[in-house]
Amino acid sequence: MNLARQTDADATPLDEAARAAWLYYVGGKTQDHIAKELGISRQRAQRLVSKAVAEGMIHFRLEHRLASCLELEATLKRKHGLELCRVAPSLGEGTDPTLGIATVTASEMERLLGSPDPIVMALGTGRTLRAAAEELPRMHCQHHKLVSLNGNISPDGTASFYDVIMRIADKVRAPHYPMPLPVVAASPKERDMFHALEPIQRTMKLARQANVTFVGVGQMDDSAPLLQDGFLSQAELLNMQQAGAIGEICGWIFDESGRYFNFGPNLRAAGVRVEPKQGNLAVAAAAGATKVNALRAAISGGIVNGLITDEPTARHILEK
Amino acid sequence: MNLARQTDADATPLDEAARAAWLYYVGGKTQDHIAKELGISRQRAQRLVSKAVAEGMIHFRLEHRLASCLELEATLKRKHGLELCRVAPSLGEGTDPTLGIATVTASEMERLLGSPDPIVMALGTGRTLRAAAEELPRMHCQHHKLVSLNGNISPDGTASFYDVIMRIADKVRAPHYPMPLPVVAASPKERDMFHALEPIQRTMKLARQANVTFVGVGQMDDSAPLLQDGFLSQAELLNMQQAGAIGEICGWIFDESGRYFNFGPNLRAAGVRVEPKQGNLAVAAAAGATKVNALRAAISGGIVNGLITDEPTARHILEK
DNA sequence: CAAGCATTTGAGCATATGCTCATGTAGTGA
DNA sequence: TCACTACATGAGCATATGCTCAAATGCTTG
Repeated sequence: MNLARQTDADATPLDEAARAAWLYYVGGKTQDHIAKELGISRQRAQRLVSKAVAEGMIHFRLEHRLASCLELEATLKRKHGLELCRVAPSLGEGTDPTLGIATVTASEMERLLGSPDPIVMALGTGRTLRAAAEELPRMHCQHHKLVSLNGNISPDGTASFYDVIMRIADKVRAPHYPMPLPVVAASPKERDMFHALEPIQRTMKLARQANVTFVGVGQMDDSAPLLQDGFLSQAELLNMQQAGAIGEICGWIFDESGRYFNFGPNLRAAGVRVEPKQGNLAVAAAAGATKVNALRAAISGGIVNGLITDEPTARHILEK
Repeated sequence: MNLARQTDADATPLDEAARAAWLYYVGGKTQDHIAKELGISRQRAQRLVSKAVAEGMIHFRLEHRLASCLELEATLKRKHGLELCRVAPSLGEGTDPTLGIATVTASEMERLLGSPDPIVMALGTGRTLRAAAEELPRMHCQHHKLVSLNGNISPDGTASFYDVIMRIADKVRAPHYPMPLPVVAASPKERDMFHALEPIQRTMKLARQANVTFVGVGQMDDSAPLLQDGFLSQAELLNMQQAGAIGEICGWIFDESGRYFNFGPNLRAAGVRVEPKQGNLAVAAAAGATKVNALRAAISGGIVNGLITDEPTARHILEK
């Protein structure tokens, strides 16, 4: 009953954590039991299990769609003419909804990447997509292509933490085309200089041909991600708010009808502008009270024809 | 903070279980918390969570390969010339290893079914594969084909519980070709009558062309599955044991060198005989001390060129 | 309508889990 | 070699989980 000898062979501490988590979740054993079996203290067993969870080694997947979520999905699809809609069960009003929609977004990505026909998947940036990347399983998708819609270079030259495409490409082993660009350039002139570069032109062309596009959605209230990440000054934000700015996708700002502005920071937006396209799928993944208006605008303006959100947000979007 | 209103919309009790499990595993909340949020008693919350687990709604997946398992896999591949080898971490000597190898088998099937090129996957029957079917996620595999290697009709005419192909086809939405046959016919003559039927001939032909084959392995000791399921009499079993029978795949009995017998019950075996084939993959999924000899024989005889097992079994197979 | 059966419920309790803190230990630099 | 830092360990305790049992509820059948 004692596996201590075998455990010795485990080189890394992560291995130990993985083994403990395996015994706990797959084997359904108590941590006490595991501790005895591995010849360690109970405390250590518990630390290993929670470490495995914290490191994201263990993934939970719910194989059951809730009736109430299905209903919201159907209503949203019908009322807004969406091609795709997924509603994650609420995690409770007090909890960050990112985790829930990340899980669901990952499962949709997995489904689409499972396609036998080669697809081009375009990806935005942001917290939500980044979290979804963590939830993706390992896959072998050599026949698909991943392409970035925008860069993730901050005004100070550092790369933002919320890089998505590299993480996803790493997980699913697909050829990938990142975009070495700022989200919003310093000036229209700088933007044009970037766009004049041949490799960037090629990547942008590929991104515009994407069959499937996943993007996050930024709100334009005082907590706007564009402000927080330093792409917009306080003054510019105020200006755009007064001009009726509601939301932003890949740095491109739009109003409550989902129409892009043709002035202000949009003249410097460096990434690909997500546009309504026939036959293709453009999915917005976002949740939270602050995002409701931006999501509603993006949907009604046809910037996206797919939506992944959570229950409370879905309800908010539906109630006028 | 109270979602009770929303919960009312949940029609089925399974929905409630799913929601509780979602909050517990994905949301990481305590059952106390969940109970308050859903407006139910803590007991009920705990019952719902364990129900969701029992119903197999929630799946655990470990995204980390243990060094010691990788090592066993490498050694087995090298020493026995295997194309594919996966070793699941042990669940402890006292525990049924089926769950562990089922999880790993499912993930290998998922990987293979994720292929963009159409494949034909042939499937045996048995407890292990049946358990693997439960662990498979939902997929859309219209471009692949699933085909059964043998039937699952008992001598008394009832279908055995361990039907695999229908379950898997249901999960992955692939065209499937079951085999309406007994595992072992009552007589060679009956077997030939079955085989004369045109639709059965077609299915068997397809099964023989399979790119990938997954089978369980039966031992031929006194606990032989063929005996337990009533396909073999006690006397026949004894006969075959004395003739040197070690194991069985799809009802076809072989000796310790992995050579099929050409007498006895094999003259009545109704399913497709798994054979060494160039370029194709035939994977045996089995674990446990009783299966070691059968596995070793099947591998060394080249009946299979792939193996999915657990750590203790892998060690046993390797030690001479 | 009522008795009988089966299933569901929550209270109470035993067990399992996770957190904190005091102590230990290994690695680092003077 | 000796402090010093940083991280690892296990004891003890607070909390969370899961099991048992008796009461309640609903459903079937005479």
